[in-house]
Amino acid sequence: MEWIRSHYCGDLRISNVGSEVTLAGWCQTRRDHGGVIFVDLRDYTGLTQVVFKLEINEDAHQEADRIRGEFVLAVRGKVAHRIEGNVNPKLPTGEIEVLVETLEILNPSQTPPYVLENREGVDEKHRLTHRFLDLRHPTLQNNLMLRSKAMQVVRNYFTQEHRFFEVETPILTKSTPEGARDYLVPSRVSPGQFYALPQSPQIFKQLLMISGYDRYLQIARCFRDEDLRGNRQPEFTQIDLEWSFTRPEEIFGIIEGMFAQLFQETIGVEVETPFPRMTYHEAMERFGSDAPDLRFGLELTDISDIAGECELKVFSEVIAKGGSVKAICVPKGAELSRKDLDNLTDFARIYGAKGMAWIKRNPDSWQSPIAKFFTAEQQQALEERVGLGIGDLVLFCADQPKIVYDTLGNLRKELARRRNLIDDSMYRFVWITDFPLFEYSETDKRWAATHHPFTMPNLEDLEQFGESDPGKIRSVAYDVALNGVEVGGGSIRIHREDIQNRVFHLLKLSDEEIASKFGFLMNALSYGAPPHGGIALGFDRIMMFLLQTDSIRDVIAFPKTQKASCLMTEAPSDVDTAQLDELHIRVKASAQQA
RNA sequence: GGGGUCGUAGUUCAGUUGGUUAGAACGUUGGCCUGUCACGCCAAAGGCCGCGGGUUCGAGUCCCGUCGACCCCGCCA
Repeated sequence: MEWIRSHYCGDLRISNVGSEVTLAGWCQTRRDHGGVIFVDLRDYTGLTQVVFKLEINEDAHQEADRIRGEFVLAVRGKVAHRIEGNVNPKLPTGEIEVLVETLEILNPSQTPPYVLENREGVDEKHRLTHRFLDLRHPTLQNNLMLRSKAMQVVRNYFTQEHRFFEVETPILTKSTPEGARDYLVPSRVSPGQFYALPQSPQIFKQLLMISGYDRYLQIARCFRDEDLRGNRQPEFTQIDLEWSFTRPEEIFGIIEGMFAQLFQETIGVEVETPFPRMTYHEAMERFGSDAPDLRFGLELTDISDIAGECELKVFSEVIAKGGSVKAICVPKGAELSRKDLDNLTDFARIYGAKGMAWIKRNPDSWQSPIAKFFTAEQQQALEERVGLGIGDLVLFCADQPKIVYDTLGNLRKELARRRNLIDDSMYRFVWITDFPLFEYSETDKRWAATHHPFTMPNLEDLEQFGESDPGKIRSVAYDVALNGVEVGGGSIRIHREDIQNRVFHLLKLSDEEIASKFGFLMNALSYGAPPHGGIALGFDRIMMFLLQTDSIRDVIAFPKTQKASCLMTEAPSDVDTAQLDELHIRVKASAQQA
């Protein structure tokens, strides 16, 4: 049979009735009525019902008896109007069908391990093992096609409208200290030495600025060997950007334009620009998070001064130790049961809170285990501070600031979810600015870069606090958050060798380490580096928003499991001893599998 | 590294206080059926109860360990 395809399975309409067509695709279902057999033929564009009738072609009808689910078929026949009463209004092609004159079974198929249409109800490990089958499902096909479209919009926006160059940077590169754990690749020709896969193309894009490329774009694959989450994969994609001679305001404007265009052209959503701006300090104080969700209220209120004077020891002692006490007022929250409150307390404990005090404001009094520790004046002050009205509830967290922010920041989101305060149709972007340059790492007992070590410090802060109080130095770094999720982050970079040196020293890098790890960068900075800065946007997370899914695995063609393995290819896997020998590697006995 | 949910037919699940031959639905296979589109009717096949150990006269069920999937904490500049 000559089977050059004339149409896709989603193409045919009433206007095609009478024409001779050739379709190819997969058998979605077969309905055998003896003298007539119906097959729903599927490709990525849709379904067409094709009909095998004894009186039209006996051979085709007989051959159709062999067809099973997922067989690959080519059919030729005439498009016919379905008779009155047989129209299927659920299908775009439901008014027509193809009366098959010729059938060729191009390839049979094993019985699928599960009914492909039922993917939602099937354990994800089965779908990941047979990812090539799961990818046949319209949901995933739609997701990946929108991803393709989004990539095209992004590329077009930056290269055509804003004079960016797309440059590819190495995948085999150098391990650097700071940041996430690296994926390592052993070198065959340099025994005992390793490449690292890039956590981001950070240094390369800075070098491109130094080389005069002015504006750089890459839709870049990045690799981080850290534990996975619902929105984190070991390899992921960033929209990576860098500008020469720029300031944050210019970057913000161009990025806002990208989001507006992207949301418009993919899902038809109008994004309001410019995005609001908020300092890191304000975000933490008001929302307990550096990626606040602005779709609802429930803001945090500091009551440390009142708590410090009250008789409740868990409050006053925390204050005495330099901690803080903050509260969330939940309008109409007094309706929550004791069980609800216990439940929220358990939730708070996840983030390190030792407990959770609460007050219900009844019409005439406080209902609260802690009421008696507050004087009438303190009660009055507290009500005014948090805006406590009749029927409302206040929840408290008292601890070191980090735990208070973390607990109440997450509690705030949880309360909003439980009380249905979130409008799913809203897209609230926000820029967070003035991040601290350093964070103290309790595990490593030293200061570490909040963003990365090439971030430009606020120079006044650097002079004022410098070595004496590094935690107080702000940086020219910014994140962009959407509905409570960080979707991107960047900074103005250090373009002067002396400042870069000083920051490295604050990070307790020795001169030797600086020379061996970053010698090439320091050298490049000394050859006329322009002021520059940039940002990287999490493309997978943006796709999750466009597709309204909570799983990053829904926006990546071949994702890995939480243990970073691929159930389909069974990577990672053992390799031959010969391969290891070439790489000068011996696996420790303790790592050998039984 | 830690907390949680789960693991029984190909799939999704049920399985009583530990007790004879482990069930259902969907799917699959065979037969019938000329207008279905969740086709229908008849019949059948299909089980290492994740794996290993223990308790017990007896374990899908109880205990210990282990493996795997998912969610979360830590981690992720």
